[in-house]
Amino acid sequence: MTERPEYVLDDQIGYVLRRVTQRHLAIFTERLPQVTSVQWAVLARLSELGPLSQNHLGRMTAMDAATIKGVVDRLARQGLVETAADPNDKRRLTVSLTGAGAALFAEGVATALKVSAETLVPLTAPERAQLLALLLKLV
Amino acid sequence: MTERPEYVLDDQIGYVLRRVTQRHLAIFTERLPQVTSVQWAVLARLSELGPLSQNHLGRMTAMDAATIKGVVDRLARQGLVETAADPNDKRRLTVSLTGAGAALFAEGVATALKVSAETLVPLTAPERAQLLALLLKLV
DNA sequence: GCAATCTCATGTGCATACAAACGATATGGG
DNA sequence: CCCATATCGTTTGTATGCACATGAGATTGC
Repeated sequence: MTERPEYVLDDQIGYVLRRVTQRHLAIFTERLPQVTSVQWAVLARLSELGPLSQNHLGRMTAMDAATIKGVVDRLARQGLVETAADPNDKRRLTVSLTGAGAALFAEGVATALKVSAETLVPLTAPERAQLLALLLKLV
Repeated sequence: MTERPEYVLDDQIGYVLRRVTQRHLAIFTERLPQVTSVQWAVLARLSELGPLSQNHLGRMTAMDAATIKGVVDRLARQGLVETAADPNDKRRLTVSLTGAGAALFAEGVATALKVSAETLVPLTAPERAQLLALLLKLV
């Protein structure tokens, strides 16, 4: 007498993650329309760590080699990053922030923090901390 | 004396959501390679609600009109759903599960539930419930 | 010192995602 | 009845995101 398993889509973690991400990205796009959230992550990492090889930058921002290439290309087209050959390793392409990229990041930090806050606004402060802690266990 | 705001990318909700989603999708793809997680959501909704117009189906699965069209096209190409003109409203395209689609959903439900469980495996049972509850407040 | 192996960047193909514009069709108000 | 408005499906353009393949270059083991 096996019960047929009930599948409630709205309670599946994957579906919920997708919808929460959609809401977050809508907030991000409205508040920081100059760059995408992925591009912003790249600017943040370069600002934090300085110049990195393209693949390393991808690993530090959770993107595979194909994805980070496109993101860097689009950031370079906007003049926010620049690339240079690595003299020590001819395979490597070093990516660094331009002045414009550094300036955009500096100006945008407060707004980006507001984006995170606005995403979490339905939660109380302890709930926000708890959510972050739980999500970080799932990475 | 304004403190420069500290921006820790790894603690931003958007970045964490993206990484958790990546891990979840990797698990999904490994366990249910026949369809994508988005396609699975469509099968689940059609199984739950029966035939729906394409745009309505999109709204019920959190996809805009352009996105749901592509998903339905690819599911139809695999013979998992079929489309038919609505006699009452010539604008509408009714999407329904085929026998193969219904069968795939029925066979896959247990696996899909395992995907959700495996995604949440680093958490205890109360933590899982709490995470879901918190995320649902953010939709 | 050199061959097997690895890494890096690149390219292609496929699958979401969303904005914007479009033509066809419904519908409601006057 | 007719017009303004809304909805539906479609297309195009841009941006992730991953799998897979490839060629150039680095590294390691023996």
